[in-house]
Amino acid sequence: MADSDSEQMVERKRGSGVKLVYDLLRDEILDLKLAPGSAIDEVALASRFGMSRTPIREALVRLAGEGLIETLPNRSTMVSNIDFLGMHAYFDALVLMYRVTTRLAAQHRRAEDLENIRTHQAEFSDAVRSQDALAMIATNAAFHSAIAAAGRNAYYAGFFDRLLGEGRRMLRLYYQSYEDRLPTRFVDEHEEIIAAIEARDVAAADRLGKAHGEQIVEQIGRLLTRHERQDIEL
Amino acid sequence: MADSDSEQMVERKRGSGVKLVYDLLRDEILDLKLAPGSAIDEVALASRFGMSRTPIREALVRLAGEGLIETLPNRSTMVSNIDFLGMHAYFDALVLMYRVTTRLAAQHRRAEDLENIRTHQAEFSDAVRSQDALAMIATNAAFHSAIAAAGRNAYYAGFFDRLLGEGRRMLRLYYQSYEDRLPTRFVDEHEEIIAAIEARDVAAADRLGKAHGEQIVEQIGRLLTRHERQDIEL
DNA sequence: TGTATTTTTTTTGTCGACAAAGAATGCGGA
DNA sequence: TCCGCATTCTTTGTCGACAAAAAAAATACA
Repeated sequence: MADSDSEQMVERKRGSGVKLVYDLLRDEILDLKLAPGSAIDEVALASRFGMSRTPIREALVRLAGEGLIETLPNRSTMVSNIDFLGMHAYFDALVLMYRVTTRLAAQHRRAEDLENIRTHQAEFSDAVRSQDALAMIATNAAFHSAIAAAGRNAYYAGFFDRLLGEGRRMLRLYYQSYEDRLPTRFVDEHEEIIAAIEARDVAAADRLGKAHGEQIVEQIGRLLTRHERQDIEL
Repeated sequence: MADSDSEQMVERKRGSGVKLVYDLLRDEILDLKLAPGSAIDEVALASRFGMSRTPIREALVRLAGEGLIETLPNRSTMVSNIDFLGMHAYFDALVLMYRVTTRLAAQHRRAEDLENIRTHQAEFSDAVRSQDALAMIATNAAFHSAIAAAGRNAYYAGFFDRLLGEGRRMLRLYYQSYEDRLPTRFVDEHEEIIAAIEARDVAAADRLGKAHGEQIVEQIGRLLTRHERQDIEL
């Protein structure tokens, strides 16, 4: 297995390299395939992707802009650590965004939005049924992202996406330690949310979004306190 | 004035170039010195700053990450247009963030935060007195950013900073057409907000933050509708 | 004159190379 | 053996150059 870790050296289209590296690295970071705190080697990546350091660097700058990696001047760049101390702030923002986006979706949704949302819900449901933790996390994020899109506020949607992305790492941590079992309760809650959005019931959407968010926070919070009593590194 | 537009060619420290270009370009964009929609020439910037295209490019990638410039693949990069159609969404998010950050500041502020906030308020007051529109906009943003920092939620603070940055361009547009006169009312409202934060009066902070935001929105909204009747390009 | 096609020009994306800044290593003296 | 200093090594930041893409200009043709 001399070069099992190197990507295929196909001819890429000019300009596609950065996106390729960016997408893959982002996924690997969010799925915890790259451990928080681990170093990132530019030249290794360059040879792995069969390109020069320049496009690699560009992708890294983008990731740094999103806070997924950290760059020490003149010295190593590494995968950002998960900020356990700031977790409370994170969940605070996440719950608020759950509320706001669900509420706005109930106000502004169009027919095609519902279709889109239902598609994602079906994928989420499948992931739950097949006990695929990574898929659950990703499809859940996509489901809520679709709701945010239906709310027609690009600022909220962008912020929410960022939060959901950051959350993927924490959720991964969570499901790892719970043998990847997840309450089907989330599926039901999603259905209720969809119903409220379809009925354009803003108050119900607001309430359900809030409850849904707090429910998740509570679950993770339980894990968190246990971890904190043990050996979480920050 | 052969090279009046080129920067001094002093020896920079290794690694400082990107930040230099990034900061300056960002300011020029937000202060509307670079018109929305205008093209950005990498080689021109390179010669202007006396460096190669590589660090320029890195700065541009960062700006693109913040949405301040847009990059067409293989073709020109330009200063982002102000999204007048999405203005409603923008103000919606802005008001919410005014509320949330002020509210959190009332909850979590420490003694040193108040000092910091008061310093910014003094600078804002000075700017209003001397009718310096650019300074007003910048110091106002800094004031609210300081409040957000006192709220101890990095997610809200980051999002809010981004909104305030984007808003600088709209405000600049606004004050340009109003001969740079600004109601001293804002100064008073700021004082009320500070008092509420100092008293840890969460309810009052929430209410004042909301009112402050809506007040600004209303003022700009008046301008906007007038513009829309005229010749705003989007 | 107007339109389609080729040629030139401009600008971007990528590369390999090199020098600066740390980090790691080796050496000498106590 | 342990510490301070010099040297080597590794990794980053920057550069100049070149090729691909698209736009602009020029040409051919009706």
